[in-house]
Amino acid sequence: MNNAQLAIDNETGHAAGVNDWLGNGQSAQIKMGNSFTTTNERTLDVHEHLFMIGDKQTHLYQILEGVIGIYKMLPDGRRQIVTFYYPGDIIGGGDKSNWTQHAEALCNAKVRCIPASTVDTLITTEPGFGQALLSMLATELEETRDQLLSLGRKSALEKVATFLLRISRRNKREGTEEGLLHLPMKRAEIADYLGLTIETVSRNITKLKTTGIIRLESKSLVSVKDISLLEELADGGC
Amino acid sequence: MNNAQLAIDNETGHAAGVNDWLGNGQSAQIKMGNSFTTTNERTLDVHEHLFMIGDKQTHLYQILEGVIGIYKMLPDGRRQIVTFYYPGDIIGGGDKSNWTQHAEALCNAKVRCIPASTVDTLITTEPGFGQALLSMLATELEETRDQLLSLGRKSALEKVATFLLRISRRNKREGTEEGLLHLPMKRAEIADYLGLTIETVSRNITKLKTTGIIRLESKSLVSVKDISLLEELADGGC
DNA sequence: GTTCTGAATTGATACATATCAATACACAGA
DNA sequence: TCTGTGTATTGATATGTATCAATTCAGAAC
Repeated sequence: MNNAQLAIDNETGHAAGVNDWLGNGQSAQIKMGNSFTTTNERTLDVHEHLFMIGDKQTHLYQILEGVIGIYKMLPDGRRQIVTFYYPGDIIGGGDKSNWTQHAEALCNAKVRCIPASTVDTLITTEPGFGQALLSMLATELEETRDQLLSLGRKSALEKVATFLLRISRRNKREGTEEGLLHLPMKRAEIADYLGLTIETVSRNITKLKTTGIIRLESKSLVSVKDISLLEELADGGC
Repeated sequence: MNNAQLAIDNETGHAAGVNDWLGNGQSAQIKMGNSFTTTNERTLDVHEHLFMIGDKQTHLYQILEGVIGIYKMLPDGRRQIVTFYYPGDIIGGGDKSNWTQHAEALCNAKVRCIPASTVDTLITTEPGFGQALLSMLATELEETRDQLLSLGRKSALEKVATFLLRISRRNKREGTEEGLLHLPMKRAEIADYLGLTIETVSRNITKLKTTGIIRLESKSLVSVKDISLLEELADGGC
């Protein structure tokens, strides 16, 4: 998760996240007080856009399957992917009325669409929901700042190591194998996320491979052989 | 501002920002319902730290004077400044319990300290305050994502142009001269913000100068001679 | 005024990553 | 199985920025 689970619910002691109100996608209904709102799902093919920059922000989206890439572009075509959203993550939640970047499915994906009006209602009627949103945004800001450190100050090898480590840590949080990393995106998308070229990403993956830190089970499946060496590289060689 | 002024107050039609509740620093009192909370000011010398990474987040800070730089570091000393906070800006507002970066005064500065407990109270008692915080964080996230685009995909010259343009636009918003830019920070700090070295920053400022786009009134005072050329450069040469 | 000191600028060179180009690979369709 | 096509890898070279080094500049202290 991206992640909305930091606001502590004082009564139960469990972490109250945005998903506690929005559900996990099993049900198409969201309970608000004693009324319900119905949500609908949307399926996206690879490369299909969920929204484009400037589009009206009519909904929040909860990722159910697949990965969505959020990106900005320069007029000459240079692209910077600012986030990858994974299942469980929520896109949106700020109060901007229009999207300020593009959102594209990097593989086949499914999202649940939650009307912005529902969110507005939840904020006023459900105590704690606004807090959970705040928490989610704070986490997202924090992760974006980490990415600034990568882009501004790390070498290509360190960037790639950091990227892999981030996936590993997500796996750990989600309870899946932290040493087996599935890369649902292409090298070009990793490059646009790390501020590198395809070739440099490829060369540095190869370097990690020949060093014995990782093994390439396939082009999109990496197994980590030495996680502490990977961490050392990611955190700046010291 | 950084900026908390996007939530629209439906009754007055004016932009409701966090500062509407926290005041502008003239008064040391914050009204909450019919009770008051007293805040205190803190003065910082150049290079003095407001907080360090890991410190307990006991307060929010409202910048009254000067500029505060927020930064992350790698163990070997490489530094990335993630934001500059200016007068009117609020530092904090997420719900993290500890600071995840360092905050240092880049020149003599003054801040107002607002206890975290006061913020918690305001969220529950003052309708709209939570929304304003949400709005502030969303704006901050958006600006950080713009910076990702700069760091990941722009050339040194474009980065410097973007940096200057950002100051110009802040001036415009604040109602001061958009063509006259005061740089309260040193070249080293600009470099650590843009992911460059001091020398590269200096060379590119010189380049903008010899091109006639800017004029250096002094080392820390820039006047913009051709703002549309500066914009063209900043947005990626097209 | 002179001297001192940190900061900024400028120059020469090194180096990391981009660019251009050529395979190699893997999977889909015939 | 073969062929076609998009993707990844690898190689050779170019280039932008970092690094190392030397002035220059501006303000503070005397």
